Amino acid sequence: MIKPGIPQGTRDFTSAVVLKRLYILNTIRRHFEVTGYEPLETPAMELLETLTGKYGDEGDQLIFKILNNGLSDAANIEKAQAGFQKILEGKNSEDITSRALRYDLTIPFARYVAMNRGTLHFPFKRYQMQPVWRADRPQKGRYREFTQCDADVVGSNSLWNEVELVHLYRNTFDTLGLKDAEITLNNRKLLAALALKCGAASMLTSITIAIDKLDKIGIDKVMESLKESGLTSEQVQTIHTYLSISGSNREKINQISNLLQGIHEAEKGIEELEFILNRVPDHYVHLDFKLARGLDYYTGTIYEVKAPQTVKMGSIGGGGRYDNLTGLFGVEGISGVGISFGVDRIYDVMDTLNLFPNDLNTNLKVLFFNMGDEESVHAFEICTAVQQSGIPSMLFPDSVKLDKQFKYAQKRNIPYIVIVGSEEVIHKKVVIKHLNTGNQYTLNANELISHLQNQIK
RNA sequence: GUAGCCAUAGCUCAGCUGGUUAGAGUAUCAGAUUGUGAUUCUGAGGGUCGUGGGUUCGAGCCCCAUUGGCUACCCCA
Repeated sequence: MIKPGIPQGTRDFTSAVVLKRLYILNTIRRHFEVTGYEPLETPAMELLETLTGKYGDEGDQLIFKILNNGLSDAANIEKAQAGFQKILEGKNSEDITSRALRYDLTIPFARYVAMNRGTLHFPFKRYQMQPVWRADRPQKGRYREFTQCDADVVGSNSLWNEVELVHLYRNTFDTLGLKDAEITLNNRKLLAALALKCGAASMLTSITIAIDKLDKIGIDKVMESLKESGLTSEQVQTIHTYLSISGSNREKINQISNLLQGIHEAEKGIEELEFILNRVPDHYVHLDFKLARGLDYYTGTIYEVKAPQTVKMGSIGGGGRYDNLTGLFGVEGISGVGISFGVDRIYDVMDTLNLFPNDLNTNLKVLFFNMGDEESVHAFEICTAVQQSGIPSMLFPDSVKLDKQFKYAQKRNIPYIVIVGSEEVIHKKVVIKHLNTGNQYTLNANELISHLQNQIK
């Protein structure tokens, strides 16, 4: 016998949890579809080479790799040993792993677009809701298997796409009751311009990493670490000014324009942000020039959604524009922009804030008691008719004490039980009992469905 | 990858400075109750105390290792 268990960071979902998850998923799907996105699904695993190098060094470490089959075949042993040696040196080896679980939905989508560019109609708007896997250390709000819901548009440079995605985010979170979820906006071009202004375009990564830590370690330490990385005090001062930008969205735009004026890259970024700001209600988004986001491939607008501050959860969604993702797969010139919803974190946030509707927990509406083999023939027949009318119902499969059947109904939160016993069979009646109120009624068998329909609605 | 806390019945947890046969609540099963639940009463089953070593006359308790869970860092949804 083995001890039953599941891999670290994965979970079983009970029926009550699944129902709540479906509520989230269905809400998101509805908003995706009404906004013109069409569904796509891609395999759980991709070729390893499709994924590596797309998420930064940290990201590469977190990709779940799949061991090749047939490694022990005598014919492959030499290759396998050589391959394993490479693995020990920290490199990948096709001879050991050539496939991996998907890390997000964006790269598989880019791969799909590159593969099928001839058959797609651009702008191509797709949505995708599937699990992804990361070999991260599990902790609060962090799982090794979790579900993302992505909406992306490729083949269009228009900033109207960005505008639409802001509305999509806002509308979806509002529907879910997360009105306090904060949509934050920035543009990678501003970060690039800042690096340029500091005369250190090559420092872009270390600058963004440093300013990303502002909230955690404070301004002084950020300044310190920047000096250590070799920037002059004048350059550090520029970054200080950049980080000190505050006020309304409008005021922030003015300040950044002053700071970075004359730099083409910055003017472009500001123009893009203004395009969006002019077309969405002001309270929909917060500008935050500190927002960097880890994924390497973003080039323009970047989005991040923060959970309401009362819940310590951090980011529940993110996205951005990537100008040349398909270029990695040999297809140049297709720009895309997309956003992602983190279903599992949204679930955790909604659960702690008690935002799920109450009527999600019950699926089954009617339990037909099993009163014996003869009686069950009739009960099953009526039960089938009830099912066909669309009301979830079932016959208790075993002929056991009523006590037990009642307890089963109670455990599963079934609101109605129906008794078809010998008496009822003779008179073509049924007894229905409303467990919530304790009331019970004797009906003609053919009245049952309309009675239930009136009750349930 | 680094650090801290935790691990006892299906579940939630007690278990004293190390000391007989490890407890409770709840859940499960059976009975009081062969056509009417949630209450009550009675009884039963269920634990190699995460795993492996060590210290000790004696370990659930102390030490080491290991696995898993949670939390934080890194990073992220």
